[in-house]
Amino acid sequence: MGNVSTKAEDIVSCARALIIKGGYNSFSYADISSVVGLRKASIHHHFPAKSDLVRTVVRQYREEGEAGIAALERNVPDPLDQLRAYIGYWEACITDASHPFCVCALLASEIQVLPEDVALEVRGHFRTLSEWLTSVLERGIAEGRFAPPGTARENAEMLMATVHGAMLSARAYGDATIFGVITKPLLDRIAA
Amino acid sequence: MGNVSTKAEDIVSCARALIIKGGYNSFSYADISSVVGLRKASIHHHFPAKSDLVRTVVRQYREEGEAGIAALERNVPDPLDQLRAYIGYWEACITDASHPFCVCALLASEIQVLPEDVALEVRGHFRTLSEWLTSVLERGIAEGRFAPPGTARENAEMLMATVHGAMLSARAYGDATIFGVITKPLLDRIAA
DNA sequence: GACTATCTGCCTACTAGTTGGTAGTTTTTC
DNA sequence: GAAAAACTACCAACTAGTAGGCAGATAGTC
Repeated sequence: MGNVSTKAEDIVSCARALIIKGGYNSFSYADISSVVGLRKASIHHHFPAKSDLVRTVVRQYREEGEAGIAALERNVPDPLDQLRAYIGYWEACITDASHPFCVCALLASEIQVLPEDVALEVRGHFRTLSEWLTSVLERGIAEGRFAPPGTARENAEMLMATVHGAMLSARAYGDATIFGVITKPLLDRIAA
Repeated sequence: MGNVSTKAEDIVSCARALIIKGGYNSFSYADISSVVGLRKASIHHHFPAKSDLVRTVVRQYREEGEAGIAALERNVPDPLDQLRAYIGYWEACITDASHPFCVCALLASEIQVLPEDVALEVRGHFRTLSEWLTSVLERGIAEGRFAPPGTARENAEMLMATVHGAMLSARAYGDATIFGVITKPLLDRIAA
């Protein structure tokens, strides 16, 4: 009870780590079984099909992300600081290698071979994130903090894409610092 | 002879299409077998291990890319036009869905679970592309055509990352037009 | 020209191991 | 004692990969 994690939670967090490592088709129930110390069949008891498990991973990931955004909205008044916090969050994750890729960004690259329910959740994440970034930019523009070329939405899409591309470059080069190199100038461009 | 493709070529181009669709672990020799009309064992005759096949796909992809760059260097004198051609190439590929993702960008997302020789080729592609973009930016700056904030290298890495991120967004949304929305303002930022 | 040898490309048939998933049973927990 | 959670023991399908054979083309040599 309380802070001791249940086996179902262990399965989900293990699956999340494995997805981040290599995507949907790179792991099996056997891999999870050997990590969490349960038989394959017991994992099927909690998540009958692989798509159930991955959908749960993505849904939980989205909930955590939306909770993080809500916390930012509560605690960080300045829109520029909100964007700094968003980028800084990922920079920290990549630097300490704790969580070095966005679950949904990885799954999006495989979206054509994903079960449909998983693909829908992944698409939903892109929409949610882009809508939040758009709203931050809109507010920043209204407050005179931002003066980017183009619309809020265009800048939000570009910001999100660049962050995803920077994750990819960090992974391809095997060099976390490239993430900061790429994302550092992003906000200068937007700020008034 | 000449333009009639060999079975080995068929295998490679089929594998390339399957990799673009969903990455290294999303396809099998059986999938290729059913497309090219050869038995699995015959595919193993041409490419003993899966890593041999994928390494060949990536190597060929890199050669084509470098040939394309060489052609640009020969035929397109203006560096801004060269960048326009690079981005326009991908916009066309994504719009007509012929080749809607960079082979190496997709494999890079899976790099942690890739055979090492394949991973090395993928990393090599990122280096080659970023070096070319850097050289284009350097020349544009020297010629007074570009006046970006930051160094040529920083801008090259950001350009590459944003193009990759734009591919990912197009795929996630299932909407090719987003690629253009994201990449259109990129060059305005760089141009003098 | 015939005879051999090698090579290429493909085949059938197989292997050992893995995949996601199921049936039925026992243990644990409230 | 019921329900939840775990287990053993399967399964069929699929995975990458191997062994060995065979037809046809090519090349060397007598």
